[in-house]
Amino acid sequence: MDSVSVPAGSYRPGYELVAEQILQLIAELGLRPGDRMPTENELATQLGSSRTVVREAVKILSAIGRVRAQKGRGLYVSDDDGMLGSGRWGGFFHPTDLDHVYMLFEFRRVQETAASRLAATRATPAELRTIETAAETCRQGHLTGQSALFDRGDDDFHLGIATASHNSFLVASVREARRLQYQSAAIGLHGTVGGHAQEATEEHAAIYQAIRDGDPEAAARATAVHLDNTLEDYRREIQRRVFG
Amino acid sequence: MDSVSVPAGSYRPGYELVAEQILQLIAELGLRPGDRMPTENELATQLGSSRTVVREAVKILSAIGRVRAQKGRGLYVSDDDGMLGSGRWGGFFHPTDLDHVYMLFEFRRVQETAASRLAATRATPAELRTIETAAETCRQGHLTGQSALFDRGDDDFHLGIATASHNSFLVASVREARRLQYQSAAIGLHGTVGGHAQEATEEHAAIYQAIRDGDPEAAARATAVHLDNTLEDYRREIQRRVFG
DNA sequence: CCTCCGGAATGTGTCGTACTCATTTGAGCC
DNA sequence: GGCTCAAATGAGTACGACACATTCCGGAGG
Repeated sequence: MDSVSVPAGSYRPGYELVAEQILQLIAELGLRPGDRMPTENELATQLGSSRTVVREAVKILSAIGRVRAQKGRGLYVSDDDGMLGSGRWGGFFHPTDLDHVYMLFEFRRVQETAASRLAATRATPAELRTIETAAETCRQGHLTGQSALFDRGDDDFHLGIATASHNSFLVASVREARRLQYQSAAIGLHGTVGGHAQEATEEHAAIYQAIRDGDPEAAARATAVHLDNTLEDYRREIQRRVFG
Repeated sequence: MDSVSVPAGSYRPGYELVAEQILQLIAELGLRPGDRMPTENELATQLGSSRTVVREAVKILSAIGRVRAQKGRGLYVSDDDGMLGSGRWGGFFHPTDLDHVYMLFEFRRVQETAASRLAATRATPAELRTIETAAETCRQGHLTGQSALFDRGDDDFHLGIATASHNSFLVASVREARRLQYQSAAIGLHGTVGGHAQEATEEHAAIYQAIRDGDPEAAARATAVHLDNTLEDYRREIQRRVFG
């Protein structure tokens, strides 16, 4: 009995249980990212709890990027991405806040120029092929006007480079940054909105060639240019929405 | 292409603002992991909000591992011990695996050189003071042989620079990288183990001066040198443990 | 003096209610 | 058809009350 210890933490708050039950419910209902979920009141009655507890559970789920709440509309299932789990910055990023967008792209610039630099000296032939086909997918998406295809290729391209850097931490941060950018996509801001898709495919090609040629600095420069142009595209789009 | 009218999301719920304010408050009060924080009611009155909103903000902060709530006791700044497995990269990082340590330092090098570069052009006088006093704390810890004091100063120094970069994403990734390094500390590997403490204080001074002088490249170079030396220190210590 | 016990004090967890404010819907009008 | 505006829906905020866990403290008993 001296001192203590264990028994202290043997308690589990209800909002945690409810959070798990909500995830379970999403799975049972077969809800997919973007789908609408039951309202707070419905969840409260169905799970035999109060709305207060449900709300706190939802806050947890939204903080880790599984649920999205919109005032006046409802609750929505968000990207699952159970991989490295869960948005550490999810709650604070607002895609229409220009300061936040600048900040995010500044962050991406740091992560991805570093990743490209490393990839140029470390990429294996298989990884080079992955990057190349991703760029090709992107190009096809642009040519055929399928923005979904473009987005998928873009995703594979940037994550492929990160993977080729052979640094898991960089992969995780690149992935996280992209996940945050998807929040923008959720409100209608796509990377392909402007006329940037054409330039983007060219820039992708330039980045790929620099990496394939094993030129770290050229790869970093090309990546920086690409991200700067993408940011400029975003900036125009947001301003158009706010003032246009 | 129409629909999606404008600023569909140009609204910011209060609990997010409060969550940020709480983080800011923690920083201002100089609270360290494990320290007790103000109660929910105190936070509510101090931040001019209601307990409801404060509670939801706390749920977010606890979900991302910054705050821990214990029933009947109070709120605590998280020491992350309950999250070793749930942290984003916690699962696969092994502090004694040299490859992983290299990888982590490579990551830190990317994050912190970028942070120093930005801090050199953005740091406010107050932030410069924070960095300077942290470096001084570090030096005192070295001179008096108090390694705990050194570690605390080191922590404040690097996080202070990240904060001065004015990019929350960089702050988060620097913090995350340090958290992982603490896992090394947990098994007995401290940054101060070798004779590196002496050099470290000098390197800190060099970094600080470069930032204060507003020289981004010098700041980045000094930071890179510092991290490389720290890594070397780690490398020696690990080898000593494995083979010694 | 020390230990043990029990109640008071503190503080998070849960519940209910009543609002506000953003968004959507739909009925009625032009 | 397209427009306006009011009702309905649903998350966000606030307040008050109580349940439950933990800690603090003083008094009874040895």
